[in-house]
Amino acid sequence: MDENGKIDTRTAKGQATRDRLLAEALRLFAIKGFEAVGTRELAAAAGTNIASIAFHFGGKEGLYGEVVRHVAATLASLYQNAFAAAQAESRAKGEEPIRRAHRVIAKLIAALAASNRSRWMSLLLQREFITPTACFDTLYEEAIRPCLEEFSQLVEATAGLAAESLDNRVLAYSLFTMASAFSRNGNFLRFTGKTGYAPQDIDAIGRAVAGFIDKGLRPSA
Amino acid sequence: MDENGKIDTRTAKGQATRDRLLAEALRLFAIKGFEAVGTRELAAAAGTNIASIAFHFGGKEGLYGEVVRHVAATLASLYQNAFAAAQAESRAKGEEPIRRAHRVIAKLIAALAASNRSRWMSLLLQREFITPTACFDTLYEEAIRPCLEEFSQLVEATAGLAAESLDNRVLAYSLFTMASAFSRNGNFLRFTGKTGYAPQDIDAIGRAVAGFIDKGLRPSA
DNA sequence: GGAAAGATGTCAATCGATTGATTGACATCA
DNA sequence: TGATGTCAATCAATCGATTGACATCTTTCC
Repeated sequence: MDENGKIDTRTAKGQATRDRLLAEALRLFAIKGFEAVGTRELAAAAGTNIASIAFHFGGKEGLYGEVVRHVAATLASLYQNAFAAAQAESRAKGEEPIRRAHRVIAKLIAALAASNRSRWMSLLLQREFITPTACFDTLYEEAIRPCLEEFSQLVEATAGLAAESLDNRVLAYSLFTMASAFSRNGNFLRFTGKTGYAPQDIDAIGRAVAGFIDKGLRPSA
Repeated sequence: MDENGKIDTRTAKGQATRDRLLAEALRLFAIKGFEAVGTRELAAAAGTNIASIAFHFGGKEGLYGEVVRHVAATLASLYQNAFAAAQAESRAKGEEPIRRAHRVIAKLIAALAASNRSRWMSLLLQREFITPTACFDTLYEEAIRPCLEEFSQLVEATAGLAAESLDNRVLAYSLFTMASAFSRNGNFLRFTGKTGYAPQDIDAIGRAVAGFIDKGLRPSA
């Protein structure tokens, strides 16, 4: 689509190559990290030539930047949807706020483990947490911070801790961490001895974590 | 020290170079990752020549292997000490098992945030979680699994969930995740707006998380 | 006691391989 | 005919590894 909003059919093939590059770059960058992925590997995975990377994205860094922008936007809406849906369901059923936390955590865990794409996005995010690149600010301000602030509000509403307090932030950050932990590949599976997640496993994990925090967030008597 | 237990004073200088390489390699590999660190950078940081890496460790991979072995051994004893100390203190005071979980978490968070070295080790471990190398098995079997199993026992003793059950493993894994989350640099600090951890912050984080899981692990009425 | 021989460790220089980026020819379609 | 993409070929730069000279220290031997 050009600057006038018209679709240029000439670019259909180019757009397809661009999309394949983005999809494969997300997968490879998430699994191996920015430095460990070569341009030749990216091009081969996308079924094109290395020159395409420079043509469509200006180079390897430009491609990574586009991937991060896509991840930030997708995760931001994924988080937002989870909180909004939980709020709507909880309000419709007249539940107390603590049930909303229950719902949010279960939704996030399920959403992040649902598809390979979302798992890769979560993995890329974890990677940026550990090795921030120039793109980290985008990811943090656009996706992570809003999610943390939502958790912070949730902790305030349930545990009665002021949103700006350290105690509140510790719990909010812990919830975010727990929601992300199970989407990472391999490690929890190895601990359980399983070889993969079945749909009922995802449900069970969501319920277990939700039950855990449901009790953990209740204000002390 | 040779095979007879005698200290060879000739190797004192060589040993010092070896130690500096190991220390700097831990720091750099933890911060930037295996692929992103060059042999020239490693040698310069340790104040020696790149040939030293091949001489002492057989190459970059050999050096990384030694670093991982050191991290595995150190973290294993760090974990073990935390559980043992918590058990001893808890038994001496005649506390219920759930207080032991309280103590373990607080000790682990404090220990992992105590020094740069322990933070780097924790960071390297997180990195291996995301991008397992050939050394991951060492790290997992020697340090991570024993710690997870301890948590599993703790969850069984407190929440009454069988150690092999999925619910138990989910909670045990969550506890491990939470204990590690705050030792990672930068991200939680950014969320709180702080610029660094003060000793009282570490205490406060440990107490907050411990209080959270203290309630979360109690069996439902 | 002291020089030769051997082991240990460091160094600058260099190796082939691989990296990301670039080029100019060529294909496709408006 | 010009714009959009793709391709094989090639670029300089950097990678990890290696080499052989050299310094240092220990052991051996007379």
